[in-house]
Amino acid sequence: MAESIQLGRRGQIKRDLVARGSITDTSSPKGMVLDHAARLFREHGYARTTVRDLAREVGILPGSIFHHFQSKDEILRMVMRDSIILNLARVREALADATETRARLRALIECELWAINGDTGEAWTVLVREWDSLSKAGQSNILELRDEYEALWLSVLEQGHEQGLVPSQPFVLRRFLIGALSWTVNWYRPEGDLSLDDLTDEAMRLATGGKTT
Amino acid sequence: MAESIQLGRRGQIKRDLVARGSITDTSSPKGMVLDHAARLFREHGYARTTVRDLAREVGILPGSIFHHFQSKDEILRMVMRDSIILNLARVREALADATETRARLRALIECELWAINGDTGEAWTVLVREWDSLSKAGQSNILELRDEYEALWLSVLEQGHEQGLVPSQPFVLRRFLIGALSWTVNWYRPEGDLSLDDLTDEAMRLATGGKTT
Amino acid sequence: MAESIQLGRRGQIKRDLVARGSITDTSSPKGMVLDHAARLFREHGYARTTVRDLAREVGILPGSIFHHFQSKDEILRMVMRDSIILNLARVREALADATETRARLRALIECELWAINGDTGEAWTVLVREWDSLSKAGQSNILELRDEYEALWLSVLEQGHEQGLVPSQPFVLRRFLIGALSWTVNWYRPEGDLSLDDLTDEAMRLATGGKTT
Amino acid sequence: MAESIQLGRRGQIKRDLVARGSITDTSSPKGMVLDHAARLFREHGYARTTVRDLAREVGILPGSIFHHFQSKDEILRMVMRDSIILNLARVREALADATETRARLRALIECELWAINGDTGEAWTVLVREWDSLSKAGQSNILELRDEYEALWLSVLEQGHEQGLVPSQPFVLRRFLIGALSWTVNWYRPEGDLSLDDLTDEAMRLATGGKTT
DNA sequence: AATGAATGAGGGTTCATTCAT
DNA sequence: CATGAATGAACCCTCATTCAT
Repeated sequence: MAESIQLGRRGQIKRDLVARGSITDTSSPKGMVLDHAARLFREHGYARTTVRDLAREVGILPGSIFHHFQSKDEILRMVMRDSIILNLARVREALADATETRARLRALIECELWAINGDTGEAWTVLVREWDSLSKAGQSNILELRDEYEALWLSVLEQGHEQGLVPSQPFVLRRFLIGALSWTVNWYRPEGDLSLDDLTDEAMRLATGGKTT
Repeated sequence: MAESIQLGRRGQIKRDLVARGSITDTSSPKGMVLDHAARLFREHGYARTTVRDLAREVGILPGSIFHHFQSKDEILRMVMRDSIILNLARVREALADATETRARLRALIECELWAINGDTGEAWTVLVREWDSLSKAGQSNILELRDEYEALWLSVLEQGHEQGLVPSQPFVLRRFLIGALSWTVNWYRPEGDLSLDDLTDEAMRLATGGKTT
Repeated sequence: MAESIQLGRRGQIKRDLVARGSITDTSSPKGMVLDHAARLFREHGYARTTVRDLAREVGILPGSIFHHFQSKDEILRMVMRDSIILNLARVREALADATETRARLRALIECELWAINGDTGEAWTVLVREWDSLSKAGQSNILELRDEYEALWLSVLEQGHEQGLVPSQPFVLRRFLIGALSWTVNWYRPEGDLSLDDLTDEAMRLATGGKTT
Repeated sequence: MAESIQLGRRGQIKRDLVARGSITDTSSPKGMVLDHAARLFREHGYARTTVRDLAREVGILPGSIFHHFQSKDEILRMVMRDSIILNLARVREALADATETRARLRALIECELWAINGDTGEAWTVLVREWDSLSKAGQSNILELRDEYEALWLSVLEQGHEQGLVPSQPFVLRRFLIGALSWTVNWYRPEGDLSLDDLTDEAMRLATGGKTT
């Protein structure tokens, strides 16, 4: 399909986004901690993941964590921040290649599904599920980036609504989609029958009400 | 509307379900604990809610909690169990009144939205969000009830799919809906512009792809 | 000497001041902790005294300390508060018996020396030395009591200054005396040649410039 | 006044005492560390001052501190040692100019008050307050210098006692004075109404009992 | 049934110190 | 000499749970 964006390219972007000490820079100690933290937070939740667990996983001592981060909360914040920055970059690139509303919507869904179910350094789930675990100070820090990301979604959904592509109210639909897509982490397995591309098709059907044009 | 189910009746059902010591029996100490636990778990999460917090809320001492429950985990399990039993009863009654597939689907959505956003003793959110917090032993205990409930959903969705009412694959759609509906707890406010009935309409549109017949 | 106040009576007062859970109520767990804390803080300083040390001394586990106190800081605050309350009571009783300015001044000195060098539960030294260790919140809490106590001193010193008994300026003299008396904890040993009564005489000579009338 | 010693000269002495790496040699890294350490120890106490704090203040990294000092304890010891050496030198010079007992006593008091309340590199307060923080090994190291300094005091006080200038017992008086003078750091402010010279007068009155001859 | 003191394992975090670079 | 990552022991404190009363 012409409008489809190859999943491979989603992954490739990362290499251009390797900032020193970011979650994708697994050569630096900081990046290592973030990478493991994202996985542990996703698997066991923030509260049940101890700093000791995290240190053991990284292969350092608990105290050494605090050489790189001031607190456990800061780790959560940085996991979230890096996750959203990474996804924003992917979304922007994908939207740059897509002009039709339908293609733009698909790009957004695809990127979000990749961010949720991708194989490495993907911490979107943490961003969604552990929001309440983040301190008030940390939340305001991340909120700007979230707003930026949500604005992209809303503009595409509103365009789609006007064009008759999307039957639901954009505001409500986006919220339904946040829940529907983020929940996939709990049941979707990339190694199963359903490919990520198939899953994106299904989500498109949900958003468009089965419209093919 | 014939297919519509009065929200008032949703609430009324509860009185018939008051089992001694269940979450809806706020006259017994056990029920009080469960009722407050459900609220606290929903608001702050299971891990961040301490037995001390719970006891203070109920108005007893922490030690006394353990006269009624063997462990904090058991409280979570009972909150979940009561929640699902309560909702199962509601769903069964609602389905008994509805014969058309469309009405049956609406009943399911409405009950689940009520379970999530209802005003008292509604612990569905806990059931969904804190599943991983539950011990393995506790999970298997609840799983039978969940399977029973999910079977109801799947049978209605499959019927709808065959009749052309529901475009998506039932299996995937149900999972999308679990996420979409449970996420409403994070943004939907019953006191706002959107009534629970409106919200149900929107969710129906999502499930049926905007089909009116 | 008629004006002299028997040291024995200083000690006796305590029995009347045994408030539940205060530093002098060594039958209650709270009082036990305060009693040992006062000694440890005096001997090793607040910062170098660990909660573990304190618990071991009392004979309970570290965690149990926090069943009675919210924080280490609160322990310090209560040690200071009880110490000042105890000494205030002693001073008031002693002043009630003394009418002459000279006798009143001697009573103040004697009480403070006893508070500093007494045998049990005397935490005056902690109050003086660890003031900076106390949190800002804790300080304001104690300050009222300190002001009350210092007002007593100042009124007696001013009276003495007007009567020609005390050559120094009351304001400065009181500060010199705070330092001079509190420092005795570092060198004075009651079991040595100098009795507490003798020490009081010497301090009186310091304050009055050796005047005998 | 002939017996008076100009405060200006107190400060001037320092320049002659700048030994390489001593507390007064602020050009060397070692001296810088000692200078900042003295201030921090005085302001926040030894235990609450971290090596990190100290390094940040000096403008180097924590690890670099240990190129100049073997341990935090050694820093404390050197601060104390330099402080006492500096004051010993001042006292010796001042005593060389004073022959009368009264003038000699005033010189001792003035030097000690300057050491306590002076503006830079004055660590006398640390010497007095943090004695217990010093390791046993460190204490014995400093003790010789202290003894030397105390011997000067005692000889002057004994002379004064024999001559009727000082009413109190020299041994006890010196201890009262240590406390009274060192405590000034907690209340005396050079920028206030009371000059250091006035304060010295008041302390003289305390020591001599208000005798003018 | 309820109390409240105690438990003990474990929580996040600090900090003096070391050492390869 | 300086760096900065790492150490590891110890810190204060939390919390689910127990149990004599």
